[in-house]
Amino acid sequence: MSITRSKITINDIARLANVSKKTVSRVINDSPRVREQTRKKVQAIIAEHGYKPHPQARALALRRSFLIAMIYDNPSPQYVVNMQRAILDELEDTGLQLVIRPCDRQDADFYERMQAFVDHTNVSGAILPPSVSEDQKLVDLLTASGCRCIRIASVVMDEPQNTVKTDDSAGAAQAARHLAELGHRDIVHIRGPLTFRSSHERWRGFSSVLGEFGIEVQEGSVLEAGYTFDTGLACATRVLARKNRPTAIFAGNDEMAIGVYQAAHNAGIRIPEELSVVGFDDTPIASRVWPPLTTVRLPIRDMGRAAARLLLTDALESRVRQYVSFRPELIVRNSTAEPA
Amino acid sequence: MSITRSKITINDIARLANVSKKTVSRVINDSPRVREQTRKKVQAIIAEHGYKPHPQARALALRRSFLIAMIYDNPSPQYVVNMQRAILDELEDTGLQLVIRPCDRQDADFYERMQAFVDHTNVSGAILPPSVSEDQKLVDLLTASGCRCIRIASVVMDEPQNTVKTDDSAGAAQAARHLAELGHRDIVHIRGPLTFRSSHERWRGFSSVLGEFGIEVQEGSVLEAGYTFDTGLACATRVLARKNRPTAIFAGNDEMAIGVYQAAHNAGIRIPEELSVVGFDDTPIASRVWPPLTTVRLPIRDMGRAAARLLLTDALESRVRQYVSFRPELIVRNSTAEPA
DNA sequence: CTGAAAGCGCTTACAG
DNA sequence: CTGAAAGCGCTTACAG
Repeated sequence: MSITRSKITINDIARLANVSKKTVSRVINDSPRVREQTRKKVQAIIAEHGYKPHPQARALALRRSFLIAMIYDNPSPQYVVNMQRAILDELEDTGLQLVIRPCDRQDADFYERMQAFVDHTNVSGAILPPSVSEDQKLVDLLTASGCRCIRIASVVMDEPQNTVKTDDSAGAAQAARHLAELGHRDIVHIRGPLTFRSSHERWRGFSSVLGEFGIEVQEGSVLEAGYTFDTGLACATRVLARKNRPTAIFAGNDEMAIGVYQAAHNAGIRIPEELSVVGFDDTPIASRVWPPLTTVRLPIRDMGRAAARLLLTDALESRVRQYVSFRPELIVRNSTAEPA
Repeated sequence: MSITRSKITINDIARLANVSKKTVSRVINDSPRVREQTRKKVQAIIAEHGYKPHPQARALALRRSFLIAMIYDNPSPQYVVNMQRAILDELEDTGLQLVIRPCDRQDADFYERMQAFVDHTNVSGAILPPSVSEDQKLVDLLTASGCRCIRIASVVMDEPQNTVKTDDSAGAAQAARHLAELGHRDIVHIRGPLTFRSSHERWRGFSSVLGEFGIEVQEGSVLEAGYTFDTGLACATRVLARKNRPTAIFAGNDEMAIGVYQAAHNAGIRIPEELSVVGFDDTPIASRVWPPLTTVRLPIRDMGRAAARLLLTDALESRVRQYVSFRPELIVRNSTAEPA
């Protein structure tokens, strides 16, 4: 049982239609310079034989791969899947395909791997969520290989046509205001890794509002974790074991917030009666745990779609003068209450 | 600022090395028919100029795209991400890239879209988890386009070299035995959609063990849901409102089990004291909710790696005579206990 | 509006 | 061990 895949080519169509292959090419590419009658005839033959242009041959001749990449090191699966879906939604019917490339910036040969990736794929564009979006050397490397980069980030590091901005600081500020207005004064923040800009932005917005309320941040009230469940759990376990434990914890993302839940359960501390918890991201788990988690919503799907849309608009022709920006929104659920 | 990407080609290397392009090609492809001295010289020039063969040109000449696809309609994000990572781990350093294609079998133009996908990508292989793996028409369509399909499924529908099998029935049987041995007699099963074979397999394994214990399944004790949180929540809400509510619920997957948790919380029913819950999959959320969920573990990553490995071994040369099969394992946590 | 020639960057027979 | 020719399936100038 051998694979006889005698794929039909542009030459076959040309012969059958009694035209040159160039004319077939014009029909395929919707060139206006074809007589209507000729076009009809060619289209009929194409349809009859189910002819499809060979993608790699087109790519070679056009010097475009029709491939775009999503390169990411975001540790949250939900974030990743949502963004993938959003990008693919926007790419639908464009003929562009999505190649994914998870990575780890800690790898010794990180840049070599990324270089090998562009070399092997020839992707013409890439969408980079945090924290890879903040890696200037990576973006330079990709750009030098002819890959247009769209960065999704909480800080501006590029021109408007290559940037989707999120105002993480403002989101964290809302979380702080919410807790402060409930009456909390003893608040701990479990932040993400220092290698993520969002970790700084969130802390910045949070602490500035606490300042407005005259709340001074205690020594040891800001802990660095890894944006993961396990690190959130570990930090919260330590914090909740203190004799003067806080009345509220603001976690840098939902994954860590769920780790806080676990630690609270382990210590027999009730949420929100004895401990208020706020997360960040509004991933699905936020509304699935009990009590449902108060969190800051980042519109991941909208951000992904916006990024893909930027990629679809030619960088040179682009009229984009203003930054596409997304402002997070506080979603109040049942994990926060007045302190006991 | 124009993009001057004067990429160096095989011709440049040939000229610089004073050899024919064919010789360069031989060096690139590790052909033994090159004098050691020549090879060294060519390799030096290649390294010096950072030359990388153009992927689409190679693909065209070799009639291979070096692209493989993961096509899926699995609604669980965690399953999807785990499988993607597993496949990519196995593909590392092979030069193959992963193109992802989520889909929905309910779409009116499902097959047209899938056909367009292969036509546009020319993927040489695809990995299909459930339920797309059970779609014979899809597999036929892909195969006809020269795409080798590896199916991950709970029922055998293809030859060993194209199949990764999971024994869902045995997994569900363990769950049933666990509940029965704890003393439960009034058990409800919330199953997945009828369009998923796993839904049937899990029910089959579960009910057969209940039979062994002489437990007869009540009318209305098997509910069909959609493998999602929301449908699990809806079903459980109805079940828990009955005047003779069950003492245990076996959900067809973790997502639905978490929906059961939510329904129990809403109704003020304590887990496991008043209700035992068992899931299926052991996705991360299973160990993150409270109480940690008793569930059946499917080794998703191992399955993904096995599927990728099958794809890497040539179908014709393959010595695979036996089915690669994974047996699930019951993970007992804290969501199950003796009935009150 | 249409076509013959040359080219995209690589590889596969075929020679030698 | 090495190379000149032809080919993979498409498109871009250039003519007419």
